[in-house]
Amino acid sequence: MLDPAIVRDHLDEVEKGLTERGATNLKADLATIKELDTRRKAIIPNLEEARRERKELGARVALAKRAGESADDLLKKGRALSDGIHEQEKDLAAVEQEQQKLLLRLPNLPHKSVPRGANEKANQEINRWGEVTRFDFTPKAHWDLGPELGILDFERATQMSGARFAVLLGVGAKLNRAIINFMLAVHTKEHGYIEVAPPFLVNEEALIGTGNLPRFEADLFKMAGNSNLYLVPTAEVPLANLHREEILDGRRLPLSYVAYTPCFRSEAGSYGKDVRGLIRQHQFEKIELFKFTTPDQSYREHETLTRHAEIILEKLGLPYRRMVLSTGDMGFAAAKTYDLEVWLPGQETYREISSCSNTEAFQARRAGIKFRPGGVGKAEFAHTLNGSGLAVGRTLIAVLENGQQADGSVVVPEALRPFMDGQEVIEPAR
RNA sequence: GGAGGGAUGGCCGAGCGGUUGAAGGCGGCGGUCUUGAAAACCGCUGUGGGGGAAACUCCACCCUGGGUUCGAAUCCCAGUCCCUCCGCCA
Repeated sequence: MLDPAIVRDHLDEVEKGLTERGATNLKADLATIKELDTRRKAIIPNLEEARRERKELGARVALAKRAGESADDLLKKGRALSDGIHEQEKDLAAVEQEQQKLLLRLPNLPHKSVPRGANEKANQEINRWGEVTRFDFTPKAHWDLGPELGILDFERATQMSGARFAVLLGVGAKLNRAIINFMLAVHTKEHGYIEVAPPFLVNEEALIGTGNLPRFEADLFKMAGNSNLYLVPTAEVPLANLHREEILDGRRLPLSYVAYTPCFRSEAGSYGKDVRGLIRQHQFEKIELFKFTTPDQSYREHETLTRHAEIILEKLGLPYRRMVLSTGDMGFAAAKTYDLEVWLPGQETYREISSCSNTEAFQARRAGIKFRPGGVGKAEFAHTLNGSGLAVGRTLIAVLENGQQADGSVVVPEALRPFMDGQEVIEPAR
């Protein structure tokens, strides 16, 4: 959520920033937010004065009663005061609620270093790592390779769950687990993250905190019945809410967390995009990195966190490039986002495998996450960062496609072998 | 699922409907004492918002939301969460 004071005092800049990221029909909403702020500011002094009077009057009533005197006209005056107070409280609540409603639907402002542009075409490549994998045979896509190896099955998943689900079998399931364990090991032991095993169901408030609600309900799976629980679309949600409504000790920041969770997305690819294979599923798994930090170090931490995700790709020997997303391609909560794209030989293209964002105080303001600099003094909103480190299914795809050999077997990256009981090659099922 | 009990400041814990933003204790911070520390003693010590250069001052907040009342931490209603017992259960 944006600071209402920024909207009030820098309306034009806010409008410009939000327009650059593709928001439309802003003018009216922004003007309303500002107007509501003015109304709020007009109500508050009157309300507080009335409350002060009532308090004083109450003390006089108490004195009169103690002295055994009649307080009838005091009571009458008090009744009138209270009526006015109730009315003003109602007005104020309505104004604040309306303002909140509008503010919750506005995306974050882009950081000044973010390239301006309408869509993904304006994204810029920052750097590349590794040589694009070349073969002296025609490499297969994982949707052929996996089933041929007998480790990946789409048809059986369709039987029980429908489109956009997959089953991993045998060595495939084991490889999946190895990838998870490898990533968690690197992030906890080498990068200093605290491992978290969070709930996979979260309530509405948690999703408002991260920015998934109220605008993106259609992307989520909601539980049936009268519960207000949703399946997590990413571990970012439970991790961000780990310190909801808390004031953190500034001396202990940054706090770095890593979680492995399944992720559930309802509208994943309703555009007929990536209908084949494991790329876009209703259910997938992800290792998520999350940091709570201070404003002055959040961009440094953004680089660090992105680097931590890159290191996973490098250890696996997977060629990738880092992109900085343009204003038009960023997610709702992000002020700046790096995408890591891994090379997929079967598709002759780089595909997103990680997305690392600084949301600045956007989520912190929604979720009430503050910190006290130096452990004392006035609390201010923290900055939160999130990034995939990495998406498990896409990593599995990348390992299969990049490690494939002419006979259909796949070489297991060295870094994964300790997690695969030493297995070096995945052989086709016979 | 059934039956009870509870929710107060960083923590524990009091609180006849009327100077109670809230006793007391612990913890924390500062000081006295000490070569240093401990102990003892003294003082300070919640959050958010408004006004003020500042001293300071005003308002709100005792789980949440409603209600009663001139006035609610205290009374009423609803909800959430926690605890105990019973049942069920990986």
